[in-house]
Amino acid sequence: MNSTVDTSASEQLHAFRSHTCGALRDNNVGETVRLSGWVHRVRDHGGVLFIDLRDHYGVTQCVCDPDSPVFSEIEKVRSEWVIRIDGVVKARDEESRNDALPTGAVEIYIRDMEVHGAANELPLPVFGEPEYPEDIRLKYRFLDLRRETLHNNIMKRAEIISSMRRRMIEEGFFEFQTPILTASSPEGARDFLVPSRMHPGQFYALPQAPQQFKQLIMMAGFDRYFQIAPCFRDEDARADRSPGEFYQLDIEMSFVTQEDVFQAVEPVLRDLFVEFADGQAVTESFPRIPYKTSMEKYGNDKPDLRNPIEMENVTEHFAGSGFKIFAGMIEKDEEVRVWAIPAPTGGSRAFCDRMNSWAQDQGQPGLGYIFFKDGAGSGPVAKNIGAERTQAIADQLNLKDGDAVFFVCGKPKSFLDFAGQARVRVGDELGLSETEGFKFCWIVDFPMFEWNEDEKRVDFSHNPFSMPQGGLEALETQDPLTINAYQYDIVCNGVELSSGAIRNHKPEIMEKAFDIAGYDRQVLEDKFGGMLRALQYGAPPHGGIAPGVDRIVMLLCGEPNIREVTMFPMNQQAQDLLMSAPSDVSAAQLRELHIRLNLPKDE
RNA sequence: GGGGGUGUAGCUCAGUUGGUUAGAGCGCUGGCCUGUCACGCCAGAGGCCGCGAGUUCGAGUCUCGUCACUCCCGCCA
Repeated sequence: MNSTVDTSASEQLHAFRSHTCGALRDNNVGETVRLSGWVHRVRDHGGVLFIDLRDHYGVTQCVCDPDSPVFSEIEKVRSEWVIRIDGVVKARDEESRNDALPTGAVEIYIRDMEVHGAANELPLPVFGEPEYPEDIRLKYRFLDLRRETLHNNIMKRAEIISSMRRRMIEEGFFEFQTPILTASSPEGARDFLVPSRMHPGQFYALPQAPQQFKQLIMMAGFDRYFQIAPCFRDEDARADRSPGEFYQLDIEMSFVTQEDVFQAVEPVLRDLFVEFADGQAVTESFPRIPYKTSMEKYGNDKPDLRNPIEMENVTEHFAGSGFKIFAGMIEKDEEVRVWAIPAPTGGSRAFCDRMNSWAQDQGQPGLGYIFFKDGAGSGPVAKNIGAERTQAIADQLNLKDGDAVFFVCGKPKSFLDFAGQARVRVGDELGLSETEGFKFCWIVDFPMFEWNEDEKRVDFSHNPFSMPQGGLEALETQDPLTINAYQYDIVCNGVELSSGAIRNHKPEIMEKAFDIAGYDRQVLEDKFGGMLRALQYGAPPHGGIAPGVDRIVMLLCGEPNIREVTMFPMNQQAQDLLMSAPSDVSAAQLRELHIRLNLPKDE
């Protein structure tokens, strides 16, 4: 395989490469070089043959003609073989330059070659990256990862994480590791369990997040903690949620108010996005939107602010009006509201009817509307409520000829979801929503408790460790359902990026809060004994947040699916098709753990 | 656990009201080709039409069941 030609220069070269496949330029012309890489593409013209050789750094065109001592060997080379070539760098003439390639000014005349690793026929082509079924991509992930788009996504992910880490350290944060094997926690998601060999019948759990550890780190007298933390939850997947595991930029600080957390985190995220947004606009100063306001204006607690539409309460214009359906509902129940979804530029019957039939497809009775033309409101709703009320609605929402407005009526809780979807649809259909850029906001003042309708009791609405606004006094004197927590989210383009809180650091507040949620002292001690103990020996006021790394990378890569920004993801059934996980284990392994399988019987 | 979508060559897809021998492009194999960079030209291989039952003279096509993948709901403090 090795030829003896041209050895004087070749012998001084590194065993595998003198340059990477992305390195050579005009100024290397005349040099004898050695490259190793994957055969990206072969173009065989019989007499002359081109090989695009690829590595992590780029692609270089290599040429072989019949004068080359290794011509007959090069002819046998196929896609994705790993080979080494030696040759002389030559300038390409004007017509044959390839400006699309950084190395496109030169090419290498192959004088010697060696096969490092041949490849079987590919189950998944790399070149051209045609669409391929996901199970094949996952089974041959090492090939999939060679493809340019995915390779670039993973590199961008690495750069984003590296930038995050640098920014956190520059802000005076310290990176601490927390355990992977820990205790099962009673709240929240299902735990992944790991049997203990030394303690038969007992189990570790993988952390759903380092939540309790990061608080304990603050109680232990450290400050300004962060970690790119792996988190494990045994819950079903979504497109934007991998099954099993994901990463958070986990942050916690001592002696801070909510405002201090915002001041620390906002510039990190904003500047990170500016760095990787390729010139797209990023919110300079994140607006703060109370949870309640967000629900009323946008129908959810993670609004996409690229959509300019804000809903409004227009109940008064329908109460006692001639539009009997709404008027009757309002009269019967004081909780009933009518919300308006303004649709600037949507003022045509065709559009309004389209929205109405979409609503019916969604299982709604319909979607009432008024559209404005010739200085007046049109449509059945306008007819029924009369010109005066129609004008009042137009005035409130600042609507003019050519615009429309849609109405939903009922108890807000029951139509929130639908109203939010309608808002999104109106914005998209009318082209009112921006499609570029990153619009951030803080959602603040989440309720501390919520009513659990199934079990007819008060429950924690978010995080049992959060500090209620008003402290112990609020817990003792207020209706629990009116108490807000120092609990906040960061939302970007409709994606919930992170969730955080000022924590409760007083044991008596913790006891009272759990009491309200119906847990007695014994439960508290059993489940959160370590935390409760730590609170009793001098706990500092503290708080933090945990932005989701995978979702940040998805946004910055413009990918709708988390598997496109994860090196070795599992499929939606939580299987790793490359490594074959989960898998059976041997009887000996089970015996050692004192575990006997009791599998479900089917068929 | 539930709902929607998809399933035809290795891949992407076409396949008429049910009707003869199921097609195309890409990929693969072989041949030709001295300037390509999505190279080109010729030929070839490659099909349990996801699987199973049913209706029918006849099923890729219709019905039922089932499996796989995917998206969503539940779930994710």
